[in-house]
Amino acid sequence: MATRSYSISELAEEFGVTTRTIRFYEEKGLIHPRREGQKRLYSPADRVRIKLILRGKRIGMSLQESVELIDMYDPEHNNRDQLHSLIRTVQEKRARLLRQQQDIEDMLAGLDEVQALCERGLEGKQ
Amino acid sequence: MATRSYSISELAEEFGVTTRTIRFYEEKGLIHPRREGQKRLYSPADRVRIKLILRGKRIGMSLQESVELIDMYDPEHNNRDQLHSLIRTVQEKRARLLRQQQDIEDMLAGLDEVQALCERGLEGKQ
DNA sequence: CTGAACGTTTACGTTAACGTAAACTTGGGC
DNA sequence: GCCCAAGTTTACGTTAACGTAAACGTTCAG
Repeated sequence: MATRSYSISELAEEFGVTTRTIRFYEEKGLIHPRREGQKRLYSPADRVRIKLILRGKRIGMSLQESVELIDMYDPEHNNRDQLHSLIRTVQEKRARLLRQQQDIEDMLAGLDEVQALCERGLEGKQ
Repeated sequence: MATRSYSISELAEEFGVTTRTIRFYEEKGLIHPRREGQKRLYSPADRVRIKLILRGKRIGMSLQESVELIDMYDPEHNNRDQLHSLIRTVQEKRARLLRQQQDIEDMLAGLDEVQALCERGLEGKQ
């Protein structure tokens, strides 16, 4: 199974970003595509990394934050202290996500309210 | 019931931001506190507005976006066209929030996974 | 009356996350 | 052989959201 690879414009189109954006991420050390000649070639792993970075962006994370979270997956954590510290980091991230979840629920409730008001307004005017 | 009012530093402390931030929001037209002499006095309504702006920030909204959402509540929408357009806006906002909700759930699942791996790692080392 | 705490305006500085433009190379189609 | 599409590097520009500093006013306790 020949592991597929992607060109930069291919990924840019898939994710709805510009090639500049993808090169910028590399410039910042977030991804490391290999080269064929001087052209960049992206592995499926690279692709997933970009996808996760963009997911982070959607909920307001900085690029650094996203990468920090992504890198929690790979086992660079050997000893006990590192594992404990990683667990603490997990707790913190989780706490923030839970708060965001609450914020979103509140906003959705607000939107329901607004929509109800709109529909009442329309009824009255017909 | 004498409607309470707040000083700028009072609100800054409550929300964990600087006074500069609050003045900046005014500069951008997001809030309009009244004055007593030349000092700013914030009403409970002003306070809520700030609170909602900061809530928006937490989930990655821009200041303009937050204000747009907040202003959907006040009934500046008179005629049928405006009400319809407002409903469409509500749908869009909702769609985005639902997507963010999904993103957060995925991340939380990821964190669970990482934590499980950590705990396994610790067991093995004890 | 004096100084510390709190407020004000004005203005320039900073960081993240790209946008934009110029100038160049490279592989394939006719 | 030539052109075009897609890629490259280099470098300066831009926007949002404040930070930071200077210079000044006001009030109140000692």
